[in-house]
Amino acid sequence: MAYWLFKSEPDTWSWDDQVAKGAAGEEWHGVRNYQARNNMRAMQFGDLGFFYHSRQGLEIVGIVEVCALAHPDSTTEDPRWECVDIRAMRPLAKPVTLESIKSDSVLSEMVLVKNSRLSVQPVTPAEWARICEMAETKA
DNA sequence: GCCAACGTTGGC
DNA sequence: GCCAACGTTGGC
Repeated sequence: MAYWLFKSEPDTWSWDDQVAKGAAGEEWHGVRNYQARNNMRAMQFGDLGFFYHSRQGLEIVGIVEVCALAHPDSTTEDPRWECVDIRAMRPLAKPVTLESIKSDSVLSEMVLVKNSRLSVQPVTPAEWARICEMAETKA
C-alpha cells in the first residue's frame, strides 16, 4: 500500500466538506497537472493519504482513503484528465503544520516542502509514520 | 495582496 | 524543438 498527500484550499473544498461526504467519498476532480494526474493513476484501492489545507491553514488535518481508482474527471470533456475518489477516514488528533514539517529532520525533504506546487504527491512510509506520530494519530 | 516558482502554450 | 509569454499555485 502506498501513501499520498492531497492539497486543497479550504475555501474551495475543506476537510469538513470531505467529512460531510461520508463513506461514499468524493471525486478529487479539477486536477490539471500531469504529475498530479500520474500520481492518481498509480493509486490503488485502499491507499491512504493526508488531507492538507493550502493557502489557509497550512496544515495536515486528516487522513483519507482511496475508494475508487482513476477514472475520467467528470468536470471536463478533456480525456487527458482523470481522478480518483477519496473518503475521509479520521481527523488528526493534532494537525501537523507546514512549519513543523519544515523544521523536522525526517520531513524537511518532503515533496510538500521541495515542490510546493504539486497538488497530489507521494509520501514515503517513513514520512507517513513520522507525521502520524506528531499528530498523535493512529497510522 | 504580492510575487517567486513552476507548468503550459504557441509562434517561430 | 526551443523558448518567451502567459497563467496559476501557494507561501509569505
